Amino acid sequence: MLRKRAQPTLAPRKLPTQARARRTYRAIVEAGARVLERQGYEALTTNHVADVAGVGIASLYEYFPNKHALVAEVVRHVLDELLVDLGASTQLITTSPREAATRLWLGAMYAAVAKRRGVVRVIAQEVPFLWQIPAVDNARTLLLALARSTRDLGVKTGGTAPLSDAMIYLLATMTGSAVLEAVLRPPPGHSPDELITALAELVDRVAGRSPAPARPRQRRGRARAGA
Amino acid sequence: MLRKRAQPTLAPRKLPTQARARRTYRAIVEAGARVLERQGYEALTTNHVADVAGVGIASLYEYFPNKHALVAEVVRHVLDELLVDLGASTQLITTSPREAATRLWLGAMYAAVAKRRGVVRVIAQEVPFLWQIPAVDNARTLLLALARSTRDLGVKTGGTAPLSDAMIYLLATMTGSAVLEAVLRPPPGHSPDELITALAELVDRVAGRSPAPARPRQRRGRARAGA
DNA sequence: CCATAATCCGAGTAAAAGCTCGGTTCTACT
DNA sequence: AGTAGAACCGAGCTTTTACTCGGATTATGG
Repeated sequence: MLRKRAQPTLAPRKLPTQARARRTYRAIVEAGARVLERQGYEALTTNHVADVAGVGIASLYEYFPNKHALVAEVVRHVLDELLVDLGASTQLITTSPREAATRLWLGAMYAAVAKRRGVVRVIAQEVPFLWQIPAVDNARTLLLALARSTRDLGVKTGGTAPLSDAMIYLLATMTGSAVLEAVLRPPPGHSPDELITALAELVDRVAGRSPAPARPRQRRGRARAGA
Repeated sequence: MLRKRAQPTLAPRKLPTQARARRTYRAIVEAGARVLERQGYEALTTNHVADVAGVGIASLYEYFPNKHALVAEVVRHVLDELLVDLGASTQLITTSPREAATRLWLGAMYAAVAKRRGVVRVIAQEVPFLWQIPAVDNARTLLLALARSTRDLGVKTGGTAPLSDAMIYLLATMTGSAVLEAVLRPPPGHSPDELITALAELVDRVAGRSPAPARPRQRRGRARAGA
């Protein structure tokens, strides 16, 4: 009782070097993800994960000093794959016409999250110490930086009005949570596609890139200069 | 292990009728909130809560059939108080000038959440079965309905362009999460006040109520007619 | 004031969870 | 082939946790 707030170390105990060991390591992390996805965080016990991975419990503790470290690694792994998907999309998007960029980007985010619905849901909603996992913070920072750079790029090349930093911050975090929301708790009566499209329009409107509200015709209203 | 996904009942076992019993009940719920706030969800054990409440463990089980029901009740209680605060603000806001309404409302949300920072953080981030608690869903529905009614009111009386339902949904959930974010993980370099102001501007921009972007001078731009 | 019901209680139980111990098996390298 | 060390293993220990039992204490209302 009275368990301290400070978590024990979240870093792996040691990294596998031999091929067999690497397979074991992967098996454990993937088993962790599967357990999260299929039974939720409360069912994620170290014994159970080792069982699902098909390795002995002691092998698990060979690599992870404690349960938290294991979970942190699972989260890192999932997030990593997700960001890789997103990275691939940036390529595609930077080479597409300006008016479509927002919509494409948000669509890519949606797709990346939706592809992993199950794990992502449990991770986002049930992992108690999620925000103490470095990988989570890294991902946030990365996405925010991306938003800023997009803004700056837009200002340089397109003549759109520069958004304040606070506004960029809001847009970045809000779109993130909106996409998550759309995937995890899709509102009845709205298709995902409709939501993402509306979200893109919302973003463009804030950025001053769209014409009068509620008028789906004619893209590319003139950008107005700021201060 | 292999714990089932279905949660045991979340409803209280019975409600107290005598005065002494009501005091006990309250003490338990409040102790639950305090433990959540000060030690986090993982430290919330039934024995510990009973201890903090100053009642016997068996008394706790007199009213709550299991731990989950207790947590659900704590969440309901906190949410209730929060919504009461918000309800009080609606009064104040509907009687204030149009241009200030958005800002005032968001400020009220921020204040209500910030006042309970500690518990809210743990509830939002650590309670594993948060979304299975009816009170949580009720609160969501309520806020969404409020957003819709505000929209409709605005359309009738103000001549602002009607926002699509999808857009309203997005605005409601996004502002909610943005406020939460601002309270729980305030970004370095931005004051809460700055963030809320920016958020209000963002909302007004989406609703088509604001002047040119990035021009902090001159309040009170004329509302432009939509389609 | 007495009987009945409501409320309170804490030691104790059974189950489960995290993690270690002591040792066997496999791999790499000379 | 032989050896050092890396990897693997599962029975079992220790601790903790949710929850019950049987009975004591307090309120109600006739």
